[in-house]
Amino acid sequence: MAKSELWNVAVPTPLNRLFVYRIPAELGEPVQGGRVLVPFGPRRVTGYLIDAAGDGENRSFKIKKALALLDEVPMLPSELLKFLMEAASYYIHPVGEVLRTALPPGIDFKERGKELVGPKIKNRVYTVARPKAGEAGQALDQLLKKAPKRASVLQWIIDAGEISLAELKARHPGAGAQIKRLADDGLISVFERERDVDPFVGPPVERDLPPELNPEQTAAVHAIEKGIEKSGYTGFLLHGITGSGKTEVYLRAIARAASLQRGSLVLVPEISLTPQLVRRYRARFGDALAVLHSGLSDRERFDQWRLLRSGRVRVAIGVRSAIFSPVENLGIIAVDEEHDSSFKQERGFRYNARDLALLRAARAGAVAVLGSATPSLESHHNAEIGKLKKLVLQTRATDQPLPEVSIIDLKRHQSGPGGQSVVTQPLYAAISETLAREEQVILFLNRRGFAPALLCAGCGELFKCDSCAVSLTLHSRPSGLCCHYCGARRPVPERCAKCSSDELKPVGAGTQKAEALLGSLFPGARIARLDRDSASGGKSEAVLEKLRTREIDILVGTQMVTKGHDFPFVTLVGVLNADVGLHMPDFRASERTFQLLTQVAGRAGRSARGGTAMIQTYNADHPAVDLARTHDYMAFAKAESAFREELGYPPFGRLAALRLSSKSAGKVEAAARDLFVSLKNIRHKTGAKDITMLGPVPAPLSLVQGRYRWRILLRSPRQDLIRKLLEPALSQIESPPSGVRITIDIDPVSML
DNA sequence: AGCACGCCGACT
DNA sequence: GTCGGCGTGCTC
Repeated sequence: MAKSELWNVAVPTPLNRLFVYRIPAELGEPVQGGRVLVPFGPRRVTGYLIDAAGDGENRSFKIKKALALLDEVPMLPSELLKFLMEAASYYIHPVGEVLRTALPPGIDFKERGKELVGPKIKNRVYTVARPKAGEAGQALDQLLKKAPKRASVLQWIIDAGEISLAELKARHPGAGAQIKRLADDGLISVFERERDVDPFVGPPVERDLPPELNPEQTAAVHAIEKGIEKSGYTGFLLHGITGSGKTEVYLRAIARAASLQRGSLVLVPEISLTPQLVRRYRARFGDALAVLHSGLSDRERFDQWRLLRSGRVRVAIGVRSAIFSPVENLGIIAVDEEHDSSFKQERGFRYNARDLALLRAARAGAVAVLGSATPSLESHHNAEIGKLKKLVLQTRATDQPLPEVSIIDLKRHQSGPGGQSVVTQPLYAAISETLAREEQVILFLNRRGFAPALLCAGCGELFKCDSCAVSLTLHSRPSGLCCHYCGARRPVPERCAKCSSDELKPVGAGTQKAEALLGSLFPGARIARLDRDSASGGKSEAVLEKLRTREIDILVGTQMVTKGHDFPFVTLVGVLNADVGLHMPDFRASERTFQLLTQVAGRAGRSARGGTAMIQTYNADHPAVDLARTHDYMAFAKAESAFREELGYPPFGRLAALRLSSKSAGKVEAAARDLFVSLKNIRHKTGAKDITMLGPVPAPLSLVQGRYRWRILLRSPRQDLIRKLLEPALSQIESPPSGVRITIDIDPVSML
């Protein structure tokens, strides 16, 4: 019997199952991982061919015919397809949506109204002419006498070896007829060719010579290279303090992989993917590098994707979605700053690219390297139990010492110069001295806007978002009240809606207030601010460049100032309020605070003369603050692990969040009650001791963007148990209680 | 998620 | 009289 005509197709829909279609022979040969246009309910969608479905079974539905096969060469090579299907299962997310997120946007058919619109982006093709080996040369002499014009066209084609028709016609006006004749006579061949991406992105970068490695780097590189050579999975945790030369370790390992004809992926946080970093990779790998960042247009993204898919380029550097790059025969996947939260995708298909890096490396038989100065507690734990091999870089590649960090206790320094409470006297003095030495200052305050809240002094009413139930942040320039959850904006009210008092008081301080205040405290200084509001549209690069070229004396900003490259003249870093993130309703709050404080303090440590950091805090004794002061990561990891265990938050294993959402609070509560009763029953039945229910945290019910949400968090090191617990929820996802939407996230970062 | 079908309020 | 509000149900 002929090959099965029935195929399982993944369709981009929240339904977590495959759909069976008939692929009529006249459509061509279906390939696994290829796209297929199928009728789906009342519309037509692009699906993905998974595998052949068994013939002849009794089915309760009628099988529809596919409309067209869209790929001869599968979009997803088999390793990538298998990895994505496993990722879908790991994150309990519909395969079709996972596959769609893994592919570059703009290549699918879209149905608009009744009309089917082709892909926005296609392979660029052009037509070329090429001389036929023997015939062309022989015919040329005769043609010269007989048909000089045709001969000269042929001469051009022979000289060029291959030339596009467009160019030929430009040189020989009206050459069309001659080309046709030459082709008819069999002297040349005319065919379509895929246009290569111009790989020369930006000015050419001069190749560098690999610098010498220090002994620690050498040991790390050797270990990773051995892992690549033995071909099979090894996971490494590269724990290297800031400035210890982790990037050079990746570069060497990638070069080794390339020498073995194996591909490489480097994932970096959004904010680290700067032109300087790309330049560093280009200096080593030239044009054999694809770059995938969020600033690319769909066209550019597709071009980079295709360079990788075709195998012409085997090394990719990019942000989280680069984990889906179609690189075959992977040798190494490196994740730099692995603790960074930008590796988490929190919309649609929720994933953590760092975790997927481990999964993909394991399945592809590649090496994974997670690098960080402050590894996530998960990775630290994995290193402790031997799942990751630990490589340590304790010495700085350059001889600069780590900055000295001092703590300023806000309990004892309630108000500073001018009576304000943002910059204390000791920090003020340090800034003055630094400016007097003509050096630079970075000030970190992890809170955008002018003031985090606006309060009515008449009745105590707090201005809150209508649809999110959180306090509105006061912004200046442009002024307004702004919800930092849903982004809603409204003008600053003149008076309180409740008591009509016009005495409205901004509470607390954000970066805008700090910036204004610094202007009055240091009138001679050049002050700039860097946060999400000031850095819209890629302006952050320009600001950081100004800092580098010393056109800025004081830079104040949110966590955007904690990253970026070296600023040799920044000798003072001040943390205006270390407690901002400490009391967030998130069990990772302390970990994040430690990471941010360590990072920002490290900003002061790249100068030849060493730098200092000052941390203003009410929580001087908190481990996240105290241990950041001594740069003692290991002590922090130990303290934090113990603390979480004490709280009943087992720090490791999978975290699952069940979200119920509806416009009606009553409906969510009712659905939650049903679900949680059965969850508890299942927990009881499984008798599992290693499952914890963490939530709901902080409140069972929260209002976000006009919808009520209920969240419950489960944690277990065992995937099977989590799955079992979630079973009733899974079955309800496809037929939820009316008006309620149920979703499952695995390991979310935000616990709102 | 989309999209259609279906059943009640304020409109040219 | 209908346009359209969003509740409900379905997708091989």
